[in-house]
Amino acid sequence: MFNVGADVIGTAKKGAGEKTKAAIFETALELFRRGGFEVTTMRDIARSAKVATGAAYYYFPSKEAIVAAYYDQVQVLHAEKVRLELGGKAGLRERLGVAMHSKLEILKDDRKFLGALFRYTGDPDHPLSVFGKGTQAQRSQSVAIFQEAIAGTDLSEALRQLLPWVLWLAHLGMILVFIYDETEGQQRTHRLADGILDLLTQFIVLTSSALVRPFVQPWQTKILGMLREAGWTGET
Amino acid sequence: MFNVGADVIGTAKKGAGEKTKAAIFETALELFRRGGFEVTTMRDIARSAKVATGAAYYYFPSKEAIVAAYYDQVQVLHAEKVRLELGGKAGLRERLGVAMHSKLEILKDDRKFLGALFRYTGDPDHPLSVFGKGTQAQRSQSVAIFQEAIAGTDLSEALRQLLPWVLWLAHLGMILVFIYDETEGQQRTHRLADGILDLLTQFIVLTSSALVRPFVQPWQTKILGMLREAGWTGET
DNA sequence: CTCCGACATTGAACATGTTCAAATAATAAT
DNA sequence: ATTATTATTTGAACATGTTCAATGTCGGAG
Repeated sequence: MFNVGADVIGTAKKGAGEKTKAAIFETALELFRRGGFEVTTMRDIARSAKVATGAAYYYFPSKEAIVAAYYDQVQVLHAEKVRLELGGKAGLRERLGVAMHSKLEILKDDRKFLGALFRYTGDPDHPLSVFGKGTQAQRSQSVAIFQEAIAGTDLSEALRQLLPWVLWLAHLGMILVFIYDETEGQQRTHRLADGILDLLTQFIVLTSSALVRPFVQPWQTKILGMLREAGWTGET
Repeated sequence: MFNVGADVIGTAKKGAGEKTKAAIFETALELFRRGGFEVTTMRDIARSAKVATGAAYYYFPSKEAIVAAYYDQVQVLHAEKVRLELGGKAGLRERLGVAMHSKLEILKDDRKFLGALFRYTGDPDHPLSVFGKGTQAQRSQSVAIFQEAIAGTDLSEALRQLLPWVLWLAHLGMILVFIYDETEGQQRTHRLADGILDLLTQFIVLTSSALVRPFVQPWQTKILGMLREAGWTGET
């Protein structure tokens, strides 16, 4: 009568779904990489994965959702990579560099379909909007990575709270630039990232120096206040 | 036999097209305002404008193109409004405020479909991509408005060249925030704009002060250099 | 062993953006 | 007046993202 607790392990038709989902996912990514996002059709994906069209929608609510799933995976990879490469590095600037560049390295072969992530940026209510409620979880995850990057460095409480968010935003912009960057290996984007990180860390260091602090502190306060008022500190 | 030069003035079927185009355009905006961009169908638009579906595509290459046309119109309004309101104001901060706030005022009733402008942001090759080649003309126009806003103020050559571009970028971000802002009259966005402009002008003023200049100048140089390298100064 | 129920899969149907060949004028050329 | 040309308009056809009712399939409850 009742399902007697016992969280099911092997549900009906076993985890057949897992394999199908993976097949669809992998196939889609391959096609996206080859032909780009727009050119690749859901029917193409289904056919290539040897399933019916509807199957794709049983596992992914939309075409863009496949890219979103890919990006979830990217976040995991990024977290691992950062944790790995952060060993030893203690300086703020260096740690931020690791966080940024490693992300771009992970994305390097996928510029052709990465743009799909931004498709609903102007649509606050869409579940896949980069800034929307529907993506809050992923956002928190991503922010957490930057949190880890600045962990252990000497920062004011305010900065420790807001910097990860700022970095996340900056890194979003970086990804956009990355998509547009046609230079060999997207060096231009990498250089831009370095430049921005240089400025940012210099600013932060300044606000800690007793000498200039009185002059710069009000700025920091103002910037942080603005971000807070904008409700951008996240989870609310 | 040959079309003997004579650039045609009143072409076939007279300017009937003008009226039709306008009808489609107005109707579309009305529907967009009422129901939003996604919800409104090209068939809805055509039906409401009393033309066949295909007619809409004779005048606009795509649904988004209608919004793009709307935005062209916004630019014109913005240019006028700025020119008008700028009279008398001489201070940089005040002038920038005019440029920003007047833009938001023009857009205030259209947040529901404004997001369509950003739909192809992640798609460098799309003709309507905000950062793409296809929109360079509009971009230049918009940048020119900010150029006018800073005209007459005392700025270094480098700043005079790059500030308009920076302001354009900032104002894009502002529009995004604007779309997401559900506060009464989008006051939050207006406040954010003020905050950012405060910081920006303070920074600029600093770089002109003989006292602090030696400290801040390198920063400015670096920032400008970065923007330049990114190829963001435009027209190239 | 049989049947139930949850998961999985299918493919046709639908909605909507877009294209296009054909039809319809209005003007210009003869 | 007749024809040619060009602009305009039409509506059906197409492509593709998405939905859905129907069907299949497996594991376990009885």
